[in-house]
Amino acid sequence: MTTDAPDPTARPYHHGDLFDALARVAEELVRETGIHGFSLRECARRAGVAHSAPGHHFGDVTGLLTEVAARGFERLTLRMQQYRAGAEGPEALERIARGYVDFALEDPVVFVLMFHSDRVERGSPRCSRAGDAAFGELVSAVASAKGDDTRDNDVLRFAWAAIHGISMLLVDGPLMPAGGNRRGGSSDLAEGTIRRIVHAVMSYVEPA
Amino acid sequence: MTTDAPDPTARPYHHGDLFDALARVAEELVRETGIHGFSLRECARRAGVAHSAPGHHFGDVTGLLTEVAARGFERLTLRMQQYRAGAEGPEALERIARGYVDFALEDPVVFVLMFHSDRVERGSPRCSRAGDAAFGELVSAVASAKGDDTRDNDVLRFAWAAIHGISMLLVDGPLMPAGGNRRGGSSDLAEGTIRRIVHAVMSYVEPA
DNA sequence: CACCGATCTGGCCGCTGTCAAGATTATTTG
DNA sequence: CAAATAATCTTGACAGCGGCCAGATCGGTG
Repeated sequence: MTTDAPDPTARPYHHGDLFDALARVAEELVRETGIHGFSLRECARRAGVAHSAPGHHFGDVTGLLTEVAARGFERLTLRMQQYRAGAEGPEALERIARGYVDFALEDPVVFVLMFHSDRVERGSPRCSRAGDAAFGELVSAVASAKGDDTRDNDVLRFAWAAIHGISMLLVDGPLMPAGGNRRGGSSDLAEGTIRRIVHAVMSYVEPA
Repeated sequence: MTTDAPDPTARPYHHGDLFDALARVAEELVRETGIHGFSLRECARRAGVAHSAPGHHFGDVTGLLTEVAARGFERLTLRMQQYRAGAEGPEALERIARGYVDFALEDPVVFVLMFHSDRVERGSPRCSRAGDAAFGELVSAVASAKGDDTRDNDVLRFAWAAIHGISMLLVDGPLMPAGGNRRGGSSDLAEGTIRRIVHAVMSYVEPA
């Protein structure tokens, strides 16, 4: 593969931007092999560098996967913003929820990695910052749906829990028995749940 | 460590019930080291057998962890039954939810393993049977809360999603920012959510 | 008693993550 | 411009891991 002619694609001794390259390769690799199947050495192989090169940039495997998770949170934030697209009121919450669920369904491995893998340091500044940003989108949408800015952590937790729960169950839970409908439209299963979430949040601010 | 005197605790060549012993050790080990830190060899070491012995009973590390997950579902089922203790109506659902959340908080690693680890074969008969049994408890409680036996998969999904979501977020999500209250009572954070779930399910059967 | 299948041991292979030392390049300093 | 320093990457080594195999040991059945 490595050309001997002075080819611009031939890697010089210094890669230039190996940090970013490794993060991208890792993201792709973790999608293919799953969290457990992930390997630092395979990652280095695909990036065309020595097996120990990643260590210098990320320390250990947890460091690299933490970067992947952080980028996942950033993509999730962006996705929710795009879905909302300036909407206000109940529709804002509905669209945010849909963005959340769709993200999980389209990138299930990274989604699980972000929230529930023991190979990610969620407390790291890099990761918690990105996570807080994503959470901020949800907070904003709930506030818009409620209509007032008083922050009620209970209703916030409820909304987040329901959205996160349906995402997780759709990603990993084919133990939805007797549910039956397993045809193409995957997010269809979440429709009813999303509507109920929005309804419940609304009924909170207008109790009757 | 191996005694040379004819000690009854000294393992004979045949262990007698190595399958069960390994499953127990694995459960304990996975709690200590996490899913990723788990090791077949360490497992065999603690059981006092050769490193390849587990392979004969479980085939594979996935096989062993699948057994651990299945036992987790059985314990979850039992826990929910005990919490419900024959209650009916909305209180049945409320208690089931509390049992679910408490189980997750008391055994977080096994809980995540059961639902969202790629080292568990959730489709295996052993595991899906145990999972279905646990799900059955939830179905029964929702039916009792609704008051009628018509099975509405939408409301079922909603209830499960919310319960599962709050459990997952409490287990792995210290990214509940500005929530603040992090004192002893852990399940306190779930109280409001559980109440809202029950309320939402109730308001479905009595829309006004 | 002899046999056979189930159970368990020990050794082997390739793979992994991490560490340390050396080679190469970029950058700053004199 | 040259020399010293820092950053980057390679090579080599080590222990631990999972999976596989041949062989030793044991329990039950003829």
